[in-house]
Amino acid sequence: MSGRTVTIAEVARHAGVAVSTVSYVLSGKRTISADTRRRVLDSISTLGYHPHAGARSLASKRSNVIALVLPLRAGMHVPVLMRFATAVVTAARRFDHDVLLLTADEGPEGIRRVAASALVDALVLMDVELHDRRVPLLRELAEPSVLIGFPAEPAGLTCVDLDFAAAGARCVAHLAERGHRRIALLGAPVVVYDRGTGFARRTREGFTEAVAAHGLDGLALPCEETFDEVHTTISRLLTDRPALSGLVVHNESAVNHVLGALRQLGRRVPEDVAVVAICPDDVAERASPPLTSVLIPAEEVGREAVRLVMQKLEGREVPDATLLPPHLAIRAST
Amino acid sequence: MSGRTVTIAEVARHAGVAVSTVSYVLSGKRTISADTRRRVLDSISTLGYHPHAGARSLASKRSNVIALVLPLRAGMHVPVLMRFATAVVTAARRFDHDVLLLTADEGPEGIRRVAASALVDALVLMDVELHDRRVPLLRELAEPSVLIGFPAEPAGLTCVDLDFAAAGARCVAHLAERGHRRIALLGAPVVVYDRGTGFARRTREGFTEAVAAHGLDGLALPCEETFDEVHTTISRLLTDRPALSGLVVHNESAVNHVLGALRQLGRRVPEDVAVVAICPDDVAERASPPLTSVLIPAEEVGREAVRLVMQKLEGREVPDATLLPPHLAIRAST
DNA sequence: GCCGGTCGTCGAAGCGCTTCGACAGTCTCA
DNA sequence: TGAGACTGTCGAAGCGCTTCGACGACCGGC
Repeated sequence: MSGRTVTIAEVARHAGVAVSTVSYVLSGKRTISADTRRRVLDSISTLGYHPHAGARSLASKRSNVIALVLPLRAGMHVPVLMRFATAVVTAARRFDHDVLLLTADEGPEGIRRVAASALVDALVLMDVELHDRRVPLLRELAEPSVLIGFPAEPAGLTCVDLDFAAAGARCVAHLAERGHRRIALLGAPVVVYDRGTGFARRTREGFTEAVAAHGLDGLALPCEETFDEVHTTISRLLTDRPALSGLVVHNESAVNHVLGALRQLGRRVPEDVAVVAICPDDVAERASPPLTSVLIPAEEVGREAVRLVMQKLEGREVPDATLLPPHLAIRAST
Repeated sequence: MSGRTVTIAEVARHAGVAVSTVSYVLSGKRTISADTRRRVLDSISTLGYHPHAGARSLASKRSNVIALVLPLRAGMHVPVLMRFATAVVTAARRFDHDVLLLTADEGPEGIRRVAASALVDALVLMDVELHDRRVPLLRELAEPSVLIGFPAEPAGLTCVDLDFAAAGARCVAHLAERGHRRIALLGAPVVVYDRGTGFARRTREGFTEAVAAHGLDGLALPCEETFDEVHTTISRLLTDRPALSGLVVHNESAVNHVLGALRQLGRRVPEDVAVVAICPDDVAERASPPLTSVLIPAEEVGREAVRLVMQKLEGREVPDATLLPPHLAIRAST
């Protein structure tokens, strides 16, 4: 079972066939008789053979590893990122690939390094900014890549994301259906907008357009993440616009603070103020009261990103943009 | 710059030396004259050479990749996990290694696969349980490994972690110094204790022993993570023991709910109830009021785990257990 | 009964790198 | 001044795998 590492030659000898036959059994690239295949597979499992990844990558020019590039920046909600990451790993395994984790601190050079050294076959990038330093590099790389999120110039790239504009609009429509006329959006911290992170802006645009389309009175504000700042923002908001009755919150870290602040200000949810959040389901469900929300379909996005990158690896054409439609889950807060 | 992949042979030709000379320049395993070294390095950078990872791993029996095994389980605080993960990646890069991300859903078999296929040289495992299914496997593996956390039987393994018992004790000592006599620990959700996760139990033990040592009246309770459950727990606690004046919270997700609940129950922090948390610094700083806390030194733990695993790779002896001492940061909540 | 095709298998040529032994050329010291 | 020890470099032998071309064996069709 254990001990020295088993090679394909030992498997071949044990099964009484040629090395190449074992290889073809494993890859399925040539027809092998059922009998031979069985003998080979038996030998593989009795010897506990695992192909040497390096040798395989050298000979086949495929490492069966994809890179997951995950910058960790201020204001990003880490659990959501993590769910993307695990979804990518799980999906990649389904295609018989492993995942190499790259962070930002090496800079774009790290991406070039793993690509040029054939450590990875393809790349999935998360948390893409509008003017992302990594994007120009991707264009000159031979390895296929997929972005989770949209940069300012997505032409020629493959991008996947939740349709945040539609999500923002969906929240507005829901509040409008419930009869709310004056509403507000509490978004990401200022720094996130300033950085030009796409999803924050797109939600705001969707919100603003939908507000106009429904003839509502709507205001979009950034929102910091400490309780005190949230409290200040909300109490000012309620003072300035006493008739405000609906809130869209697109900031996972602030969601609970928003509810706490409303509680402290004596506003009941949903009787006085209805709240819709754009956040992961577990955050929405754990809140008090549970929040009506559009979830960020992290698993779905991660899976889709991997599916696309695998298609590109096979040389197939894929759409430039994939926008996943938002789903609204109605709970107690509206 | 770009285009077809550059090989060591092309570098050698360009620099007018033998392939092996280039290799020795890169590895430093034989002395090379300053002049030759410079010529070779020049050629490398003008040609944009990056060694082929697969070829290197095949020839040298080292992939320069370590696995980070990161099960994602209920009740774990994801941002903390993520900080471990990025610390591991950063530290690994410093040793010229990359990090392969493994999740739990493949089970222990995934560990065996990446080890047996020589995809990775070594393993770092996070979020270790007392009776972890992965541990027996590690013992039979040829590849060195380091655990972040402690299983029930750590003999023969290398483990690193914050000294949670000391952290629990430190919090108790701090409250005792401030004159509090009746205190309580709000810990992890029940499921985490049931699973036998080491750090939760060790904190509780440290708390309990310190309570006895200081002659205090102390109670340790598990703590769920929804606002309503936290509220229930706390209001019952305050009803049962009206003289309670100090709280240790070891549950990142519940920290803000605890403060919210105290606020709602009309207890001021720190005047009526002092609160010490064991949680990341950013959570403590963002709370209202900012919390006196023992932080989880994720970066330090991750870095130490990598350092240890690299030492083991070099065949050096390392200590079985590394416990990092807790540091208490005093803020407004006590 | 022979020819062209398929099927199943084999042997060998690399893939790009590391490392070992060899070997000129230099230096050191008796 | 020559033996011995270094230094700096080279050539070649693999590392374990994939893949290409080759080649019997067998098939059906005429």
